[in-house]
Parts: sequence; structure tokens; C-alpha cells
Amino acid sequence: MPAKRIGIKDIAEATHVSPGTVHRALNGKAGVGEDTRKLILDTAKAMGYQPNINASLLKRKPLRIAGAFPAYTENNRYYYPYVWQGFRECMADMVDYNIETVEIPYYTGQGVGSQRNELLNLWEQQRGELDGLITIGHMAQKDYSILKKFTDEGIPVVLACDDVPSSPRLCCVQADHIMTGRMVAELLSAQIPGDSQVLICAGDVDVQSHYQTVQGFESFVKEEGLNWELVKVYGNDNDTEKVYQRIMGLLEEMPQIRAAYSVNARNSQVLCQAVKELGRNGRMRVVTSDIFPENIQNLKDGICTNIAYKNPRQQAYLAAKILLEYLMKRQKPLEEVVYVNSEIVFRSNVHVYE
Amino acid sequence: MPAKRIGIKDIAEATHVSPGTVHRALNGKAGVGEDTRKLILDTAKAMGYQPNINASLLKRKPLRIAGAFPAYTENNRYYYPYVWQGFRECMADMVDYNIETVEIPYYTGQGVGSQRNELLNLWEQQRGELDGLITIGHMAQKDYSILKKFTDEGIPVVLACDDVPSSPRLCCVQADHIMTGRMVAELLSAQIPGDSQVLICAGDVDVQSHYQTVQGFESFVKEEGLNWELVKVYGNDNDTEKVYQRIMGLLEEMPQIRAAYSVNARNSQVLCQAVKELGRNGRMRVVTSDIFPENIQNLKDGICTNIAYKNPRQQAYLAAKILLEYLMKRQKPLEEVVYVNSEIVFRSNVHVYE
DNA sequence: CTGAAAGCGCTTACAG
DNA sequence: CTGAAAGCGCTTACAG
Repeated sequence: MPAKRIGIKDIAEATHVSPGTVHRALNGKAGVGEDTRKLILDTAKAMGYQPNINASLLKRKPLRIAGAFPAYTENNRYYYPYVWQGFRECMADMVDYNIETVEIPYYTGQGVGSQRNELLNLWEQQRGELDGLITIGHMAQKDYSILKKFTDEGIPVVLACDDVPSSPRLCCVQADHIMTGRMVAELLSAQIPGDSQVLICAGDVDVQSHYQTVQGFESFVKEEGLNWELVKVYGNDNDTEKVYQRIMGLLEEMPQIRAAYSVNARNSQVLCQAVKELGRNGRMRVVTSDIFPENIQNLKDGICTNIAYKNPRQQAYLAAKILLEYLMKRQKPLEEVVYVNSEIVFRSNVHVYE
Repeated sequence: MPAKRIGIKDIAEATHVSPGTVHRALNGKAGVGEDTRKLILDTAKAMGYQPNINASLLKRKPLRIAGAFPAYTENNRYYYPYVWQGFRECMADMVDYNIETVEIPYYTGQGVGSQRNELLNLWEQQRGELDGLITIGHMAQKDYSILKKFTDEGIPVVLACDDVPSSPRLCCVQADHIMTGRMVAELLSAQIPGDSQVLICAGDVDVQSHYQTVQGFESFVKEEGLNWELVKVYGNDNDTEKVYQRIMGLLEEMPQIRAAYSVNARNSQVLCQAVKELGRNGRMRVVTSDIFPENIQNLKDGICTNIAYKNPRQQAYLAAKILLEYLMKRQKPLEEVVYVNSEIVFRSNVHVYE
């Protein structure tokens, strides 16, 4: 039989104060003497107190959680709808926990509607009623300080997808980009000869996730002693036309290219269009990134041969879950950086991801 | 603002009975007139009543859930430890829901300690206090009736890993074996020539999961028009020595074999031993099944080149979760058969599964 | 800074 | 078969 679980009342008796005071001390509310608070905290720990969150749910006002992610227009629609989905799914799974959601879509860029401005607005208007924030750690150096405004106010912040290591975030939930790049190299290494040319759509060097994925790919190639000739095409989401022309040129110039890999979503679509246009599908291995409707179709049609999936849905889901666990039970995550597994998707199981 | 959530008291007022009676009616407890019950159920539905499970948790006695799975001795240690793990993890995640766990390990076979006997014992001794049962649907025809004994008593049953379609189980959570077999064939189809010989360690024809996995593999080969020559070795967990000898013989006879696939865990280990013994690693593709310490090592050592992972941990986790959702909210799963996704594991990410 | 009291929405005896 | 009351372990005003 489990030992009787100890409650707020037990601590109250042990410390000769009222249950109300114990509650205030344990939850960091104002209005408890410094000595009393310490005594209560210590005895609570000594007695192994675990709050009964169900009881607390019954009467307390809702926890208000804000999720701030890019609005999914234009190039953001390849990735961020799944981040929103993961966030919303977690919130829906947790309805029983008396939670209110605030959704803050922002535009990636500067000025009105930017992440910086939207977060500033949120802080100014709602900091009093806000209990936690989840956002993406992909921001300019000068914007890091915004996160600190929230944590200074006692509002914990969890980052998803991209980290800001120097910030006071509770943790970051992200993909292991290096591992993902290695995995794709490993996959291709069994499919093409050792002297192949391989086209890498390497995205934007300044974006950490792109850079690290390429790095992982290259480190595998190097460690295994493969003699592949890697041809890299850089280019961010704003020069897709240029990237398209460059890929077309390379594919035509180099009929020996036996494999291609795009490390980001937008260029995956560009790569597939080029492969299709030149009728190269079926004659080379093409690995793309991320699940989105066009890419699912690419795989079904055999334009690409596999998808490397970094699971943004699960990243956001887990980020939200970790934040709520912290708010409800004061349980910090074990690691500051939590990695979500990446998977290789095949035509045979792509339907599972629809 | 969310509309005021309606509660047991609102229904009581609407139907002019006491809250106690509403509670009895909604939860199928004895002691409510047939007419009153129907009226209450109907108005509850009409008013869109959703029980507040947190309030109910506070006072009700714990839900008692039994998990009956093979004890992980001998050949069961390759698979079932992960089933137990998933079950226990779910129960641990749900501590806040006031749940008691009963663990029933059984021996796979007949007589004392068999699944049949252990479930009969459970039914005789605890049916009064038991609220739900999770077990494996891998049983002899004549034992199906045991499941009915539980459901007749109002104790819902969820199956994991293997289904008994004709039984009154709430649902079954399992892998999609056909898809898994197809995925492995797809993986290999990009790695070996069209005229290759492929060795299949096909397990036991009478075990549905083995049979279906092989079937999936073959259907992909056929649909893609591959000219592979498939060489199948059958044999269950009791004749591993015979299987080992047979594999050794085939590998020696046929140096053209370019790939091998074992559809079950035990024979994966046997296959890897043979491949290693003959020094064939690195010279053929070897796909094995399931994550267990020896197999993780096989992949790290390059004895096998990939692992097809059916995720028994998640199967059991999900089975337990579905059962609890049903018990706490009367929410039935959307499908009678819930499929868990299978993954292909690479050397680059096998550490994630440790 | 601290306490006493009410109440969150259910479940559980108990009384009739 | 039905109702009235107590209580689960917290949180929240309110009073001092």
C-alpha cells in the first residue's frame, strides 16, 4: 500500500501555521515572513510534499499561456503550420488543467507585426495576467533582451525549434540537426557509389539549423572516407528563383550527380521542381526536408525518394508540455536542451504523416 | 470568453433531481429509476455536459488497472521488457489521476502461470475491485472467452501488440506489419541490384505479425516488379539452433545473397551471429527487427545496417492511455484498431533509442 | 504578515 | 429508488 500522501495540512500542523500560509509560501505568493517561508519550504521538502494538482485546479484561476510563432503565410507555410499544430494539440490535450491560450502570430522581419514588436506588445499589455510564454529562438542578437523582460517578471519562457543559449529560457526543444545530416548521409551512402557527385541545397549559412545539418552530413562523409564530390548551393527563402536556376544549371552540367539533399523545406520544393522539370526522377536519389502537402506528394510521385523529418509538431508539443509541467508542478526539465528525434520517411509510410 | 462550463448541478436543476442522482445516472451506478436515468442522460447530452475529471479524482477511490504481459525471461526478453516499460511509463505519467497498478507477468505456454491461468486468477480474485485490463491479444482460440468474462463484468479490456478481432475488447493498439515489411523492401530496393538474392528470416507462419510483415515485404517486391529471389527461412523461437544452422548453410551456399531481413527479434540476433561468424558484414545489407541491447550493438558494429522498429513501448503506452481516457471520460477510441508508426533506425540515430 | 472560512465540482456514505 | 450532507486538497477573498 502506498504511504499516505502528505498534504498542505500536514505541513501546516508540523510548522504550526495555517494552511493558507503554507500555500502562500509554497507558491511564492506575497505576504509571508522570510523565516516562516524558509521553515515551510524546508519542512515541505523534508516531508516529501508533492502538490495535488487536481485539487489546485479546482479553484485557481486559469493559467494563461502565450504561444508566439510566425504566421504561416508565404514561405512560412512549409514549416510553421506544424509548429502551431503541435502547440494547439498540447493545449487541447490539457483542457482539463484549466488553461487559457493566447496566440500571437508574427511576421518574420522587422517593424510592425515582427516578433520583437509583438512580444513587446504582449509584455506591456498582459504581463500581469500571463503565466508562461512559448516562442521560437530565432531572433536577432539585439532582441534577446526581450526574453529577459518576461523571465524577470517571473514568467517562464520555453523556446522551440531554435535556441538562444545565452537567454534565461527554461529550456529549448529542438531537433538534433547534426544527427539529421549524418543520418541522411548514411542513408545515401548505401545507395550510391563512392565516387558520386552529390548536390546539397544548403539553405542559408547564417541559419543555424541549415548550417548544422550540412555540417552533420559532411562529417559523416569525412569519417566514412567517402569520396563524394559535394556541390553546395546556398540561398535563402527570398531567392528561390535564383536557387532554382542554379540547381537547374548544375543538374544539366553534371549528369553524374547521383543524389541531392535539401536541408530546408522551401528549397526542397525548388529542388523537386527542378528534378521533375529535367526528368531526373528515378535516375537519382533525392532526399528532401520536412512534411508539407507538396512534399508528401513529391514522395508519393517518386520525385524525391525520402524525406528527412525533424518533427516540428512534436517540438512545439513538447515545449508546451514542459512549460505546463513547470507551471503546475515546478518540475524543471532534465536538460536545458531537449532533442526531438528525426526520422527518415519512406513512400511506404508517408501516409501516416498526412 | 469560453461559455460557462455546465456541471452536474446544472443538470440536477434542469431535471429536478439531486446532484447525487445525476452522478449515479451518469456513471452507471445502481439505484436510479429507468425513466429518471434516461431523462438525465438525455439532458446531459443536450446540454453538452463534460465531466470535470479533476473534481471526480479528488474523492473517488483509485482506479485499479491490471497489465498482463509475458514475464521477460529467455526469448521474451527481446521484446516484452519494452511493453512493460511503456505500460509503466504511462501509469507513472498518470499518477495525478489517482490510479493503482496491478502487474501480472505470465509465462508464454500452457498450465501454471500461463496467460490463461493468470487471467482466470485475476478475474476470480479481483474482479470486484478491478476497473480495467490491458493484455496481449496473442492467445489460443479457446482462451478468447476469458476476455469476455471481464467485459461482461463491465471491466473494459484493451489489447496491445496482437489483436483478437472477434473479442469484445475496447480496441487494439498495434504496429502496421504490412507497412513495416513494405518499408524494409523499399529501403533495400535502393541499395541492391534488381537481380539479387535476398534472405528472409520469416519467423513463424502461425504468428500473425511475422506472417504479415513478410507479406508486406513480398507485396512491395511484386508491385515494383523487382526480380529478387527471396529465400525464406522459417522457424520459431524454440528452434534457434536449427535456424542458425540453416542460415549458415544458405549464406555459405549462396555468396550472391546481397541482403537479409529478419522479421522478428529473436531471429535478428541469430542472423547477426551468422553474418558475423562468416565475416559477411559490410558485404551485404542486413535489416533486423526491434530495439534491444544486443541489436543496438549489432547496428553500432555494422553487423546489421538498419533496424526496423515497431515501437512496442509506444504500443503499450498508448494502450494504457486509451484505457484510462475511457475510464475517466468515457471517450472511446476513434478506431477499433489503432496503428503505431514503425521507423527505420540508422547507426547515426540509434543512440536515441538507448 | 497571518488566520479562518468559503468554495471549486464532484463522490461517497448514510438516512429514508 | 432518491436526497441531504460531508468532504477530497487545495485557492481565494476577506478580516484583522
